[in-house]
Amino acid sequence: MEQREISQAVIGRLPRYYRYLGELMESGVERISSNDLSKKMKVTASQIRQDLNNFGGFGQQGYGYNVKYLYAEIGKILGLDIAHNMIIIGCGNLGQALANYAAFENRGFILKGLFDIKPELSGKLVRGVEVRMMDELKEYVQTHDIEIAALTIPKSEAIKVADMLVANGVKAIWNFAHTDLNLPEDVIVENVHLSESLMKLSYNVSRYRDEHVK
Amino acid sequence: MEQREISQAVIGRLPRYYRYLGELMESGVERISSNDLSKKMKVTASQIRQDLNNFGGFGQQGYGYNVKYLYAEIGKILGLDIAHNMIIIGCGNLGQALANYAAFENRGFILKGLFDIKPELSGKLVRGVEVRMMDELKEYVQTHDIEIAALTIPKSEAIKVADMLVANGVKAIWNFAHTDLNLPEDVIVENVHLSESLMKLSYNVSRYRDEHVK
DNA sequence: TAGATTGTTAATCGATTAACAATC
DNA sequence: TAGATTGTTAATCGATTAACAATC
Repeated sequence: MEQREISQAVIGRLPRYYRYLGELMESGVERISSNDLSKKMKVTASQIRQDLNNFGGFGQQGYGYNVKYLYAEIGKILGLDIAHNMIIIGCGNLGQALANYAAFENRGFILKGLFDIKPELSGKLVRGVEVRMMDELKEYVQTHDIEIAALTIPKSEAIKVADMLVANGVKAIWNFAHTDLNLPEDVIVENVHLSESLMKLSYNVSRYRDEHVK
Repeated sequence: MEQREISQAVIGRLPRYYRYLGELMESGVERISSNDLSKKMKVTASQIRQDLNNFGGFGQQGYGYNVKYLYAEIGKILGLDIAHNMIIIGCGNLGQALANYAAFENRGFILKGLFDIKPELSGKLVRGVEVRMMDELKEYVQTHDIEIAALTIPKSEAIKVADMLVANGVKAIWNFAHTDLNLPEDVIVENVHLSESLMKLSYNVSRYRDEHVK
């Protein structure tokens, strides 16, 4: 549409704004200026205003932003006001950790199914959802309008499972496997590469250590 | 030192280079040009060369890069060749998932301790490491030369635990709690905010859905 | 009305890409 | 030597910050 493309740098900051606004709301704060928020969040006020104005004018000159309103609006921008059917593939510790993440339902993510290969997990309930076996996955996805699949399985499995999911209608993959997925352009992939995160940390402590030894 | 500051954008790409080079090594590839690597990784050859040349010249004109050598060098840059003592605070599913991540030891991260508040977990072994109670944490950190602490505990606890850890010598926090930690400048914090990751995904699927409905 | 603070344009800064001379 | 490909400088692009007129 007319809406120009918004950079992923901006999108990446929205959840953090959302979190801070949620906390302000809980503390009963009614309004906040970009300047006050910038101090709390350690970003520039300019950036906050620029980011928000990608989506519309949510503030008022001389007043600032209404916390409750802005929180709700950012929620809408992020799509948290609509239901997203989700499944988790892989019920190891990581898969179960995601399943147990309570805030999911509040934010429109509806856990519809859990899948694993291990027969001993079959029928087990995690957060009220029964674990199914992988051979049921294809048919399940075809018939249950699943939008998002979280992949918490080894990389050796991840690529072919992702291909199958996408071929059967899944629109987005939350990928925890240590590999890249080469999927069609219109499929959304959000990678969480924990090992890469730890290596970044490792780089930074190691550099720091170097500097202080010398 | 003389070394100018390297941007976090560059650091953030190193682990991915490392991963691809590791895979090439496993497939027995001996050398690769920035151009061939760029095609595999879907980045520009220019970026690869620029990134690497922040740290030195690892290639050879007319030849390219020796895979094994470059892999090792990036490993050193990332600090994967030195031991990092690590503990995990919080032995829920997420903490246990991290503990079980096998590649840790290969890459210099040595899991020294696991901590939780739940008495029923006391003494439990996870990957051969015994779960200790939180009241032992402070003394343990003081006496075991712990460099990195992974925080997989609720945000209500995370802030004060992080402060305590840092006050007792921990240099880096791998933070999985849904909050920012305001720690001294010289402490390295690497955040993994899963809920924010999922919201980014949510934004992208929602936008896509919009575009295709209209 | 005066003061505050937004929305938005312009200036700056940094990161990415392109180009090419150096050299294996 | 000729061809290939790096290392590095220069050009471009995009993102961040600063500034300020508009307006509540």
